Amino acid sequence: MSEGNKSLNFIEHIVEEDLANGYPKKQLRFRFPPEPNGYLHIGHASSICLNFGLGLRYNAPVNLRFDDTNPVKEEKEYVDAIKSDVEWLGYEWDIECYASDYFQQLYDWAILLIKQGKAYVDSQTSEEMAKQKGTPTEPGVNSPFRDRSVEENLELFQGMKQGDFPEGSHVLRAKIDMSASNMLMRDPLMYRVLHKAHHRTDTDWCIYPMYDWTHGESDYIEQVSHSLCTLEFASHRELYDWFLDQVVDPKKVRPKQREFARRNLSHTVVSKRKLLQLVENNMVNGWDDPRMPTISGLRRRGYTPESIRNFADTVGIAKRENLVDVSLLEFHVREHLNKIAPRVMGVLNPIKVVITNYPEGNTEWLKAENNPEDEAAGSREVPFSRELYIEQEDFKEEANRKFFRLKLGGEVRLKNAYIIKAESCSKDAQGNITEIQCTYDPKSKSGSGTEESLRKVKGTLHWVSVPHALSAEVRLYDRLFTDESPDTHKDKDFMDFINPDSLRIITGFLEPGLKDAKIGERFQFQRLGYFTVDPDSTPGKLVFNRTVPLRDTWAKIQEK
RNA sequence: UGGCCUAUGGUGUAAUUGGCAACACAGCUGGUUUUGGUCCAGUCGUUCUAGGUUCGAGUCCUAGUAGGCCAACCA
Repeated sequence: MSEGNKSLNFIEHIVEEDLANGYPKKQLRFRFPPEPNGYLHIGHASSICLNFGLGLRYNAPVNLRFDDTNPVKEEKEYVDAIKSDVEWLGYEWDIECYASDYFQQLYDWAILLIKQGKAYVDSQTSEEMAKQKGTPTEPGVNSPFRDRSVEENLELFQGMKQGDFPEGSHVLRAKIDMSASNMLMRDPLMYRVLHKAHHRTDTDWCIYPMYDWTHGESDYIEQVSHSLCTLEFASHRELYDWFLDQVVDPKKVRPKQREFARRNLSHTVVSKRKLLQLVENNMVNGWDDPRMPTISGLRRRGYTPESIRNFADTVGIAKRENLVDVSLLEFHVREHLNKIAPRVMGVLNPIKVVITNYPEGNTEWLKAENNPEDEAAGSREVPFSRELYIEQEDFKEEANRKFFRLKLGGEVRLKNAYIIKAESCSKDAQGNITEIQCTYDPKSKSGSGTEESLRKVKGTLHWVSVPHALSAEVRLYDRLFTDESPDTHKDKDFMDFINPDSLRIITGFLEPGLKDAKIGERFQFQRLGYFTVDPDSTPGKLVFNRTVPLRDTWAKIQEK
């Protein structure tokens, strides 16, 4: 992880300031608090990197806490997925915690508040309470149940807990101030009745605590020093502090909530609710579809944990609205894969080349470097024969000097092999080119050291021997949305911007050595991009996902 | 109509806390290259507006403008 003398973000400045003011470094503790109601996405990765990065920087523990107070939406499946995502990103949490572990303590504290006259049972409908709540510009009015006796409150609250009342009949509210300018302080709900089984406490509880009552107290129970959350919780801070005030022991650590802006990524949505919508409407094939900005989707797409961490690190953290361009994410995955991915040859859009002066039936095994960025990666052998596939885009009958590829009468180097010259081509009835006839220079073999082999020819093409080619399914992914910020249009739904061509499935022809490729292995298909073996692969049929194409300056030249 | 938050190149973040506005990405030029990749060199371009304090303001003050958040028995 990159630390050292890098400049600090504003959260680190806050910690540094606390330390400078005498805050004991030993008391530093952070937490990552996901709700297990969906899969983690790239935005969570930023939060994970922030919290665990702080833990690493200050050698402080970081808890993984599941904020599981709503059994209606939460499931164990999500808990397991979240744990494996955090681990995959390369982080180790100190304690695995659950807000549900604190239900009894929270309940006991609630009794205390009732006894102190700071909480009461309200027996109105949610509509009635909403009406009394007022608006941001008008104060609310007190509930008619606000002044129930402590005894009555205690009895009702116990009844709620035991399941004596139906859902919606009663709630427990904190007695604060119905005219507060902060709407959250207008007697916020602490508990609601819910006759639902919880993934951990089963049917033990018929009441469940609300977020505001739970979160700060959980931080306090765990003795978290700095509780970091996103900007929309800024106005919750006042309530966070009020709830803490009711229970805090001055001898213990008092957690401090601070807020940062969530990261938005261009050409996608970063919201569990919207991602769930994509899954449920079958716009993608599940949470780990490689087009999804989820951690599991990026993993399946071929991203490395390092690349995601580096991305989070360079993007940084601040308090203003933002829209990070995906090209930055793509830069980081290319940067890492360039160093570690073995190079191979694969043709995705084939056209046949026949080398007319090459002996029929002959096969030569040619040496090919595995990674020019890493000498230790060694080399392998690839078969060469009379009939080859090259990319259709790499041949034109006629072209100008800017086209460094194969054209009639022109020469080109076949990577790791020979220099060939295009002599003629055949076409079908529609005029489509079906085959290119070439001749090769037998003395130009790569690495042979001959004068001919050292000749400079402008273009180098990748290729695959037709009789040896391994065919595989190749999934080409593009951005999921055509708009850079699909969910910020007032008049349009984000679903209107779905890219209809976000997935193209083709058959590719690969060098035969790839037949033993394992799921999750990553390769650079030379001149094309980075690809990884998808879990859908079977022993007889490989499936490759394109992680990201190589930078393509030729495409830019062509645009002009 | 109220409260809170934010404003620095196209994008994202810095600025020793009042002292020459920098880093990365993207863009553009060139060089190297058996990947039009990588790598190398260069280049473009920034403090929302108006006042004020100060020898000096991105930073402090005032006013304005723009954007975001806040009225779920969600988190």
